[in-house]
Amino acid sequence: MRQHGGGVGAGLRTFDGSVVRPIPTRFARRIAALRALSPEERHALGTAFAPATVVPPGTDLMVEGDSLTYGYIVEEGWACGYRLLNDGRRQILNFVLPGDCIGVSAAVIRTADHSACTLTPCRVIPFSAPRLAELQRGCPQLGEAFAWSTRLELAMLQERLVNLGRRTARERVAHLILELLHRLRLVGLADGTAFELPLTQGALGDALGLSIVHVNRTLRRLNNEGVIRYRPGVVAAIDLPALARIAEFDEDYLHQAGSPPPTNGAATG
Amino acid sequence: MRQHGGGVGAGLRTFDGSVVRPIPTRFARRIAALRALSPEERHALGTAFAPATVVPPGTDLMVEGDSLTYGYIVEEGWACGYRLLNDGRRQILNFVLPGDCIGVSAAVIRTADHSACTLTPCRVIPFSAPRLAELQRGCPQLGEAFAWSTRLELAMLQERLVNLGRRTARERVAHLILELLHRLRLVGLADGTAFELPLTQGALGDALGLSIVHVNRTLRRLNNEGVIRYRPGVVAAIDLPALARIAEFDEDYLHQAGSPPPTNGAATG
DNA sequence: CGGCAGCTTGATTCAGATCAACGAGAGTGG
DNA sequence: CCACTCTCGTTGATCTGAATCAAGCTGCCG
Repeated sequence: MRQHGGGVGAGLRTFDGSVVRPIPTRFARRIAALRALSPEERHALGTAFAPATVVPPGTDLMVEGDSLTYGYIVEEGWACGYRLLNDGRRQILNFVLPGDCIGVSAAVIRTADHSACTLTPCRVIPFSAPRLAELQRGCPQLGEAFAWSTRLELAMLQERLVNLGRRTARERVAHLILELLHRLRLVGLADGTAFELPLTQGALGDALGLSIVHVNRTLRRLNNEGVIRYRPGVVAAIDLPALARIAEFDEDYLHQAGSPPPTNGAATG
Repeated sequence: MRQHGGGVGAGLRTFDGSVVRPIPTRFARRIAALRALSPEERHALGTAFAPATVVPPGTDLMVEGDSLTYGYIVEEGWACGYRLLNDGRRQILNFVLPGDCIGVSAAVIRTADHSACTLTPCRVIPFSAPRLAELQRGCPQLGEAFAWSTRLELAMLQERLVNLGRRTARERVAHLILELLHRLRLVGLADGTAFELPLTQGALGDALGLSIVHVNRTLRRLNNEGVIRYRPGVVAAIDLPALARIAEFDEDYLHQAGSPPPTNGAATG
């Protein structure tokens, strides 16, 4: 881990494979929502995790090119995946919200194809990538759950590609706000239409392919139009239908494109 | 299937599950390169395919929102995945080259989250999505191969996101040319630095998030600079190092980020 | 032959970048 | 306690990469 800003480096403990830990809650809920796991499977899954740690903002959890031996579940806080160009231009690829993972791909590929860093203080749970890969091999349910979640990631990336390729700044901003609102709702971090947005305008710009200045003006404009209420740190989607219209937002892609695939059971607590 | 341009609609035959067909060659080679399959697995895989068909350019093989019951392997010709906005703006998400698939996600999700259409006449091999999903369940090797190829797709999408978000027109065009060159090489459709590019400038624009006019001018500029030689239908990467420098192109992401994951064997013919 | 799709080029416009400056708050050190 | 610095947000002025508008060209197909 490497830190960008100031802050104390919180050294992560390594795994102790012999210890079985309970499956992290948010993450468990997500997996369970996809596939019912047997008690043995849950137990096996538990062996892949290390104890949770808190890391300060601006910490790189994964660096492009590094070999991938472990990943993280983010239980609390925001992080993001990004790529850097030689001259410093940055593209944020995805925002990692509580319950999301960093480095799941480690189960499949050997080297990180992008970096990831925390944007706020984060409580993360490191997991062993080889262990997880092994588990997937032994437990088809788990493998399917991961295939599913990878597919979801793909759907989000596609949506973002459309955003950057063919939408105006105003549309992009509206779309991002709706994406975040819906994703936060799914994990119970937004109830109404307002939510905490712990992102600098610089980060927003790097996600949306816009300059800081233009992000600022676009937010202001949406503010003035009365469709959102933005203050640094907080947004509210005042006029949800208007926002959805502007962004042509269809939340289906976040709900995993229809019903879950055929399986044997429902979610477990 | 729905066609955009003129042309004769080639009705696809439906599957006859009882017939075992040989695994399509390009596709087989790709899968084999990832995982060694046993004879039984190859046999099982063969039952998922329908006979090859040729479809004219401009044919929709998949439409956003449609339920996904089958997908296609493209054995010959170019196709693309795309999304359309209400006002007609189009974003091409990916180019589908010989050996690539359309609708693999059908094994995981129920409804297409994007459309796909042929750009040239294509020889395609329809496959049954449920059948393939079933096979994956029974054959972990196959499941892993697909997980792997999904990951590859994800890596390409990420690269494109960086392209659209943070690169200039010139850089984008250079990058696309290199991506296509390398991908075509991998399937033996480009040897030196030149290759057939059966894409209209409109299609290029829709992939790169640029207008037709600007694509034209950018190609011309790269031409004049002597880094490429472009004629409608054909490109040559004259100055490969210069192109790579312009695009900050790193071919690793296409070679599947390092060595293949641990497995039991090498490729089979 | 006409019509169409794609390519090309010039002229003009505009969305968004860049440059520049300032203010507010947070942390740091004396 | 204050001065200093840093990051972030905000706003104005200016510039520019790329879009749009417009027109003519080519080759192909019916």
